[in-house]
Amino acid sequence: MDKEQYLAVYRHSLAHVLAKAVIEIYGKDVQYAIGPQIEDGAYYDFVLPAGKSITEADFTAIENKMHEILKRKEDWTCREVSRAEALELFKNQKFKTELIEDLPEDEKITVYYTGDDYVDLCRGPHVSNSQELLSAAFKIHSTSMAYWRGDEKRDRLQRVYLYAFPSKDELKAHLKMIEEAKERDHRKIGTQLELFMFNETAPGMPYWLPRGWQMYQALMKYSRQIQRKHGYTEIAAPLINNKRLWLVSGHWAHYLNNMFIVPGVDGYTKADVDVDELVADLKDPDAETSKTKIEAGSVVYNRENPDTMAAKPMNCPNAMLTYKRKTRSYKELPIRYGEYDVLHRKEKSGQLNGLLRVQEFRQDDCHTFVMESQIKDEIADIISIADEVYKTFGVSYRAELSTRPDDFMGDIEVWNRAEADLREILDEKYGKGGYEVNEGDGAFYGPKIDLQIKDAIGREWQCGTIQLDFQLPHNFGLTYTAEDGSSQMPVVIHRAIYGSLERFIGIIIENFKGNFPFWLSPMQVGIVPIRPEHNAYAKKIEDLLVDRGIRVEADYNDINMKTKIKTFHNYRDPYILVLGDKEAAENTVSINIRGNKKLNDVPVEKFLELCDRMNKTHCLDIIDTLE
RNA sequence: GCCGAUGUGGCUCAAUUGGCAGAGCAGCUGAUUUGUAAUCAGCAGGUUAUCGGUUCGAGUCCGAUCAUCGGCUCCA
Repeated sequence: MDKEQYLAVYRHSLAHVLAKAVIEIYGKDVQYAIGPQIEDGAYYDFVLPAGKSITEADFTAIENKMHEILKRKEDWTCREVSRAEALELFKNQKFKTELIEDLPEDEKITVYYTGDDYVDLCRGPHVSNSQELLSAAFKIHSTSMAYWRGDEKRDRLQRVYLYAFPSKDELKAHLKMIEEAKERDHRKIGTQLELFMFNETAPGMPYWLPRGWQMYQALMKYSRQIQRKHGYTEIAAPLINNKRLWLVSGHWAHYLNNMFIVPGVDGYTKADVDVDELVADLKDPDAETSKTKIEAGSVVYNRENPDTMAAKPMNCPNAMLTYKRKTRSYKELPIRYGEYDVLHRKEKSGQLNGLLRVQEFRQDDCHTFVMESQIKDEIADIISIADEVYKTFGVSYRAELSTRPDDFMGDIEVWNRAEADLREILDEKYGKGGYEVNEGDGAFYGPKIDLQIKDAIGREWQCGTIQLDFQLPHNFGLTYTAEDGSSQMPVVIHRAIYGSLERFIGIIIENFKGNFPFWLSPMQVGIVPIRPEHNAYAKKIEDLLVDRGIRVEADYNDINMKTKIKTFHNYRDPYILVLGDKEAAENTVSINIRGNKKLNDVPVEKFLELCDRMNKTHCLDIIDTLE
């Protein structure tokens, strides 16, 4: 048995012990669902007796019970049973019963006994005696709610998570790793480096502070540079549109719950009125009613009013209008519109997570209008952009193709050809099998390729996405005149490389642990004059840097130079220049390079060249060579 | 939305069983004039997220709301 199998077996076995412990504590009425092993341990899903739930305060009791169970050194026995026997055995367990009923006719059914009072439906394998688990180290660390079979319409279960490792040392190492991960949490670093903040009047909508906004703009600048080279032009469009647009695009029907609505004015109340009367007038069955008095003359809003507007959750509809403004020729295609407008998507509460899940964000979004015959080349070009961009951040990525779902829209022949094109490109690029295929997982409007990037500590994030769209051109009646004079419908390609700027920045903050490459650093150079009499020389250097577009800050206060160095150091500025008599006399700078290296007496010109070069090459490090 | 938890100066955290809300850093003032990661002294800063309740008395107990965190689900 290799290490991985060994881990799987004993983690899975510990999940059984967890279930047994929970049943012993909370009684036989506990419904136990499933308990698989996971990356760092295991979990088990339960429905506890009415009114009971497991909280943090109960963790120790459950752990102790598990230890107690292990010390009984019970035998684990596997038994093959008939379907009827299995159903009898689990007749009071609704989830187990459902699992048994769903098993194929010819499937062998096995159950595992731990001692003679706990039995679980299970394929195994397991340990043969609890004794084998005695040296295992485990710790219950959290609970969560989970839906039975991941379906939000079905039973709600309480999931109990366990870290589990073969030895105390490995568990300890894992806990330490988790502590360290907290150190690179983008929310913590974001506060320390003063990159962004939130306010509870705008949940999930980041405020970009001066330092963070510098970095944000550096990312946009880089993105614009690349897109310019690949033939994109940039547009900007309204952030809110009348709901007529969203009716045409389909968002009003399919995306309304995620949209921020600006309801139209439906009139003014003529007399004092109670809210519930008013609601009855507006025929809105979902509205909450109360006896709040509305005074005569108050404005009445109603989202059914034709003047209703909605903040855009996506850029596409406006891009469609931009295309449609005049007749188009096949000679113009592909047309590539990039846009970085602010998007709003309303999320259900409990879904927000720092910068990684927000309600207001920008995408490096592009919509490309192509003829069907151009799809392949265009996608290949987009992938080459992704390659270039991700390489710049030192992250690797993985592609996933999602194909036609059952409820697809449009011509099946077009789908087939498009999917064949995508597979061909992916085969060429990553080799056959070098990417994942999620059959039937595409959007109803077209197949898509998602790009998952992998960060410094191995976590994967979906950032880039390339989606074909046969639906929106249809909804908006887009056409172009083909070579033969006929009117044809273009295909739209939606694509983003960063995905959302906000999420991407969250990821790179954690990836770089706040120590950004030079070109990306919020502030790139900090200047420390040793004494006030050096301020003039420092100012001269600062101006030179500003002229070159280097992001520079200087501290001219009459305070200890050590304090100034410390401040810039804490901001992780890549270069801190210390300037005194010597530098001023020789027209040089002394550089503290982040990471405690020092370069003294560098001629100013050389230093400026270094900064320019680092910016231009988007070098991952903060220094290359300085001859 | 759901399960569990959290919310105390700008930041990081204290505050015994309910009994005068404190400290460090940051900030301000003054002294010090310094060549590479914390000079010294003083001052100021809080309706303990919000609203309501229990109590002689609430940061602490109860309820509601909001926000945040760990997850589930969904997503970029």
